[in-house]
Amino acid sequence: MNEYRGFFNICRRSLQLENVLQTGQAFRWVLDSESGWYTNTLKLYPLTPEFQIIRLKQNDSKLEYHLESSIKLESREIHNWIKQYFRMEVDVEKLCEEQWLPNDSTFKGKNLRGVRVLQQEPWETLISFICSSNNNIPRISQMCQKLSSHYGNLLNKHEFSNYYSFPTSEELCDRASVESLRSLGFGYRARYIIETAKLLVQQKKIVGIINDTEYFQYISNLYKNDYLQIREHLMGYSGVGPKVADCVCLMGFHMDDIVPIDVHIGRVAKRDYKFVASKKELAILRDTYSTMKLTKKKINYELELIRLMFKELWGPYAGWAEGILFFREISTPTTLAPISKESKKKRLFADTLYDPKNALKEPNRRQNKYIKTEV
DNA sequence: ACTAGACCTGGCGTC
DNA sequence: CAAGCCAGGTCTAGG
Repeated sequence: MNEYRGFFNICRRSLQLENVLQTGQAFRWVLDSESGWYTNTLKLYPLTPEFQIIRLKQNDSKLEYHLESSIKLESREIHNWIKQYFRMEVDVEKLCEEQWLPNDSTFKGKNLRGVRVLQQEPWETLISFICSSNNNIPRISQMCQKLSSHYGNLLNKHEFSNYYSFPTSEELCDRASVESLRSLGFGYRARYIIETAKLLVQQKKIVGIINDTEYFQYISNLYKNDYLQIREHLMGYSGVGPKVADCVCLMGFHMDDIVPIDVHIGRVAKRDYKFVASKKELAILRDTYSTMKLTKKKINYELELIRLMFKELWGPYAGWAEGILFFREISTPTTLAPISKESKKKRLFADTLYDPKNALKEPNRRQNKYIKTEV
């Protein structure tokens, strides 16, 4: 095992780990509340095709990292990889000030809470968000952990926990089945996952690519990074509709201007932005998508117009703006996968620490919102 | 083309 | 105490 350590000078205004790692972007980060370290296994592509064990911890001025690697790597390359994972080149505060605030007063005086959009591996992102449908974050996290621990490869054993890679499409095809996934509690998503893995294996074979990450890179190049065509391709997988496809585009293909539209942001559009779909715009959209088989079949034109409105309003980093609004909209204490009662308690405390409003929130707020929307 | 329901599961507030 | 609702959706069958 090779070990690497390093750090970034970064403050919590720019990056707040709990608000990035635990809020429904990535699902396999595990916090050890005793030490404050987050641990995960990640594929440091293109440095290596193998998964490595990564740990992160931050204080008010620094982000520390620790990498446990099966192979020798360059410290500088690891450093840059992490920098890229967090998209540290993006200045969110400046974006807010210069791009969002002038057009959208809801960002006035807003605490950005160190929310960022991660750049993630497309295959794992795809499967993770297939799991997300009609589901909650704790269970999605649990499912992603199960995929790793049951179908991934053991990377290393530690005192209390083992670390596994996230399974490749081949590994899922070989080791998993609809029945085994169902018995692990995946519900109806079991079929989606198996069908998606099978299709991907097939597709890779056709173009002679073995690595999942490389295949999606190939797709991105093939379509010259064209969003509509890549989304169309993604919606060819079972269990992938517009929302999941957009999440993969935003986080897996780092298309920063893509705003995934879910129930929350749809509600925000109507309630706070007085969104109404016009017949004319709907007609134009139908015409635009008339030649795209899957898009035509799976898209909801009203939600698509909402997506376009936000893209127009927020510009090239619209997806980031959405991430911040989304965080605020749901900001209920979130939990990560598994862990002990005690660590859960501490995490809840940590969440409320940075948003005092949470403590004041009345239980039926969500219902009231729905009612408001109807008026 | 478009709209209801169904769909696995586990946790939670309400009756 | 148990039936019911909800959770970052998608799929399918019908009018």
